[in-house]
Amino acid sequence: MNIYRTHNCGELRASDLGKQVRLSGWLHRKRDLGGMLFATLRDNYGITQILSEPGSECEKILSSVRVESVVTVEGEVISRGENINKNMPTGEIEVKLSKVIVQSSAEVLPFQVADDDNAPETTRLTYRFLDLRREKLHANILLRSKIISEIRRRMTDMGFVEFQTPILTSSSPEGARDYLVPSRLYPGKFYALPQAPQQFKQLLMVSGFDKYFQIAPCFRDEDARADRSPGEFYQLDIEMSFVTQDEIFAALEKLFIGLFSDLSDWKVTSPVFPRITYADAIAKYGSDKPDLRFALEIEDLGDIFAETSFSLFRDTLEAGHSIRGLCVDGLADKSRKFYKEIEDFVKEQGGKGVATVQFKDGEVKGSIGKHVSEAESAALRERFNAKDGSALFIMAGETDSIAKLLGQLRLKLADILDLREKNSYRFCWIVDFPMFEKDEETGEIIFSHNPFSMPQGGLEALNNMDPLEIKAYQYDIVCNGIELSSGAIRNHLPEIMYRAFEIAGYDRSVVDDKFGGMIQAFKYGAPPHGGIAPGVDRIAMLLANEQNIREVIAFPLNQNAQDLMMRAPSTVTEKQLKELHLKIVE
RNA sequence: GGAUCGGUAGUUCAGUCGGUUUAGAACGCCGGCCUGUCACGCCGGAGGCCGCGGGUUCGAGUCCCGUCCGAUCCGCCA
Repeated sequence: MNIYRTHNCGELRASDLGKQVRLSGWLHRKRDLGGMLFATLRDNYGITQILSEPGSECEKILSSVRVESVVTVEGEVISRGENINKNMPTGEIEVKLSKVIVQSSAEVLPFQVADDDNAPETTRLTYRFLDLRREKLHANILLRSKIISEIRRRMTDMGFVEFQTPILTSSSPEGARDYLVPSRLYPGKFYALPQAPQQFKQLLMVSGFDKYFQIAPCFRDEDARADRSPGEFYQLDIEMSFVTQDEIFAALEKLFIGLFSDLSDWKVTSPVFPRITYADAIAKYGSDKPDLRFALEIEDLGDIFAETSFSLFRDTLEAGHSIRGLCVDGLADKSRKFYKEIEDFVKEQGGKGVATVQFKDGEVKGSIGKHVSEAESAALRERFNAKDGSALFIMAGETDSIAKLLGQLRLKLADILDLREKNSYRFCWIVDFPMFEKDEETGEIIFSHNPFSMPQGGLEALNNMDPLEIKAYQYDIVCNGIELSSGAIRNHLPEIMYRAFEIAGYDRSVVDDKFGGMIQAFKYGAPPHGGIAPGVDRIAMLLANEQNIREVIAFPLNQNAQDLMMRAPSTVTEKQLKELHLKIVE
């Protein structure tokens, strides 16, 4: 018999009545009634009530030790009689103690484990081992484990092969800031931690492995966001040979529908996921990661106001900019405060303001109501299918910037008015990303996403089209407004690659130098291939219904990329620095 | 690097227009009472450089400036 336990804390039932059992776990709560002392004992599997008799040695020990101490107890499983607790799986029984051994006593806690006491995140991160004992976070981490094992099973079942790729690799241009590792053997040289195993997975395709996947650690030294962990994160990295974009979509839809249906009872988008072009997404949703749990589409209103007498709008259109708006129904009873809040939000986001038009009691009101002619009003009503009580939020200005602002306003309105469909995962693909874009600061042409994507139209497009007009076989998968991943059909042809890099300002020698391994490989017979790399942490966020990525990572860094528990980053010894040929300046 | 919000007991918060006593409450902690609790209950107690520094004022937790820390957003994230 195991010296610590015969059963875990989640498995005893009425069928075990009369058994002598031994349990080990953390003292979850204590309820000392003076004569009797009830306590609950918790482990990974559940919670069981234990009970000591008045005046017993067990009672003395239990009353003297704090909650969260680890104890081993022995006793008899007895019925709770009239006092069954229906909220507990083990609620029919309790264990009447004959022996208690304290394995490890707990000091006064910095925050409560049994209660969710909204402890500050700094404290929670410093005592992460305590936080991880708490119900929600513990469940999140177990869910994450399930997600990863389900992914492995489903990928393997679909014929994918799992690989490992190097963690110490070389720095490459483009992309995020690298984490660097100084080389001891080569003074002044550095390894870089991979931002993604991009080149390795493509090389595995060139090596003939056909279907690759990896739960891959990725390292990027960039600033954090609520859905972006600083430092390191995990991708479900996927690559396939001899595939079209549609075949990749089909594989991913199968994976996601299976995974999300299995691990959640929320509604999941049925195949085929909607495909929205990048241009449409920006125009209709003001974002390349639209939240499709609510409609509220942006409409272009340039044609309606083409002849307007309102000078602000006329000037905007004459300058070649745009007028666009959103329409929300049922706002007849909203106060001035509501519109003020909207106005303030838009200004906070960097907008100049937002014009409103309200249809109310057959009249046209709102901040620009009096500038709207009858014909314009009728056209607006028709465009938005507006009803009495509808309100329009209209912005005029530089096209890209108002598109983005309206996109943010769209989300804000969904927050305020609670427009999102509940208990639903709405997936979509965003396709036809531009191959290149203009660097706003320098005006130079740069890769807009991934330099390894195949341009639509191939070499001919690169040679003959305006680079900014060229689209790539480049796509994102989005769920509930969260970008899960980018992917692409890759460029496997050296000539097209050299030309694409040339347009982005890199000459042949730079490509040979920085991407030598891969470009070399492409000269020895490379299969057409493509892939994608959904973020595992973000999948876990969605399935755990958490707003912050740190809630699905066992040991996350804080926003400032520190580990408060392990105290990383930290200083190292002079000896270590010397071996690595490093000197600290300042 | 920038913006916004926040920082009062171990924790969560309250603290009005700058002045009402010794800066409060709940949870936790310590002590006492309590034989069927389920977040047990009841009584009592300890616990505070009001983030830090400066300023305004007769008087600052409260107003102003600076600074530090945190969260969120922008930049950044091929």
